[in-house]
Amino acid sequence: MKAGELERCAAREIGIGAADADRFGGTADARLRLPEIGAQSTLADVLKLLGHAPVDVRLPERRFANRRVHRGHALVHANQPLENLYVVLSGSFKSTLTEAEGSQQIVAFPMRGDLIGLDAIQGARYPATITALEEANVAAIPYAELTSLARLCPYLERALMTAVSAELVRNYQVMRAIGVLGAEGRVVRFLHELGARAARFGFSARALRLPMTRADIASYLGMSIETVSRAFSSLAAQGLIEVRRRSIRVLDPERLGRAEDARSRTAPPSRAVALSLPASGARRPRQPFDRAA
Amino acid sequence: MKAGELERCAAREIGIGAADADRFGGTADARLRLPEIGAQSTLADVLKLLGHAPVDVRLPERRFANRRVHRGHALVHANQPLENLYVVLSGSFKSTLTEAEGSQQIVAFPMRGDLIGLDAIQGARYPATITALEEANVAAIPYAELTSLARLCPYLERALMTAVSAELVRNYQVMRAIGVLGAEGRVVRFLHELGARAARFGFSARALRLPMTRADIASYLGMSIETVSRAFSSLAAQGLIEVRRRSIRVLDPERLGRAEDARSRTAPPSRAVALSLPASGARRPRQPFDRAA
DNA sequence: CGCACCTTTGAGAGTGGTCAATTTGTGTGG
DNA sequence: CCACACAAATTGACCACTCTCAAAGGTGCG
Repeated sequence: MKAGELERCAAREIGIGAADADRFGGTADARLRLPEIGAQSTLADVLKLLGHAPVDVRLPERRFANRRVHRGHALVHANQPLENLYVVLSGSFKSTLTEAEGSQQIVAFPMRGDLIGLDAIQGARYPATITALEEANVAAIPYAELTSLARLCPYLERALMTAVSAELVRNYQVMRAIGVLGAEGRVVRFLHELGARAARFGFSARALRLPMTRADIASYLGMSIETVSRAFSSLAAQGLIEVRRRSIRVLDPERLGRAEDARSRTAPPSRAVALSLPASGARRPRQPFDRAA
Repeated sequence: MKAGELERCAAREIGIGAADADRFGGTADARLRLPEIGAQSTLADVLKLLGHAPVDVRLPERRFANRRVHRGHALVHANQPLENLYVVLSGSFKSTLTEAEGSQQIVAFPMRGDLIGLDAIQGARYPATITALEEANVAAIPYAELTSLARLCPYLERALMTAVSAELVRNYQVMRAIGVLGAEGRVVRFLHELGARAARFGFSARALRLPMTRADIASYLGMSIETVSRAFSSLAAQGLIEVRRRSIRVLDPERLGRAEDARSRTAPPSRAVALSLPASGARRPRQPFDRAA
């Protein structure tokens, strides 16, 4: 592949339907085809985006205002009072946590189908600044109406809880990544996460477009820009991926997945031994076996 | 203070009201005094624990079964289907995430007033194993009845959302800690977290009892046991804390707080410069200033 | 077309991990 | 009741991964 080709291709991939079918997976089935982005979104649109099957039942005809956010602009600022929850219709964001002393950390990359603002419910203020990484569109759900909406439409309530729950689990994964994995492992896991999210909307998990800079990735994964770059280079040298700036092509998903836990901080001597043991805490005779009931 | 005294004192601190007033803060006011632990908990008990003011309005007379969990026993196992959410009445737990390859990571320490099982809603299975670190009691809220309960009592719904939101924010803090802070900073932040949680129920944030082992802390903070121990020793040598096995006494909260960001991985040359700048992303002429509206 | 920013790559230094030994406290059994 | 055994915790020495510093391509936008 010639230099720049993959790059240009990915850059084209801002629109939804214009993707090269070969590269970005087959076109999504009807369930995944999302509505046009206009001035408003219906309740059905929102539910569809959140991943809850657009049941055929009659939904209340509530409409939500859409809002466009330009690259580099903030959707919400940290410490700003909670007004709306937002559902990402298109584009992607970064969620930056800024500590009093100035240290910053990116804690999430909200993308299409993600809910923004759940972390603001406690405290009634957005804890993080949410900035658009590219042109993006969101639907605004007024928080004040949330409870009445949930009462009106049980699906919405369920969708909300599921979204938070999913976010919790995703954060666990990140914590694990940063906690126990080495540099390459973290990057691999990051790619895996991106792939999974792309696949959710019918895109290929093997041709990834990174809307964020290396600095953003570094912050998210708790490492330095240089180390992120080196990890990419190393994985590419192993023939696992192909890196073209903001576009990653996964060449060998199989081996890539195994590469994730390969290097835990400093290479573990032989994982086999550890695996043969009852995995910590279960082999103490003093404490009876765990039993749930 | 003689050796062992602080230790014994803390060990005594399993019961709720028996705390030495001088050491563990004044007795809590009525709002924080929690009900006895019997066979069942009322809705009011649960709401109180979750931190929502026990409004005087008449609450539905729903009662929840309590369950006792012995030290080392699991409340729920990973991958087990979601049945109940649990509110911790007393004691503390560790939430362990186990990956397919055997690597483990502790992602949370549910304690009194915390909600367990929110992460299981998505997927309908508990993603982590929850083990009691000491004798503990929980109230079980059947998940199947959750929506009907929420409809019955709006306060519960609000409490649930707040609880998840708080957990999200707490996880952000942990991610930041593991991501940008050095070993000592992580431990300091951990102590700060424990202190804040103790203070929530009227206990002193300066005399901390650690229900978890060093290994648990290490896993939670993404470091090795030895480094945790070294961090404690170092902080003690600086006169910031006093360490007596599972009991920590904070001697200088002021300086301790400042010690948190002191060492970011490798000491930052001079944070002042970074602070004077508009904090990343705002100083590129190409992109207009962020404005929320 | 040139200035920024992003990205990559190299060299040296430091934090923190691994291995290992010692101390201390807890629980069990003599 | 005391001794033994085991787990938890502490401390030291060595080394590797990753951070910092530094500089050179590469892109895209003004």
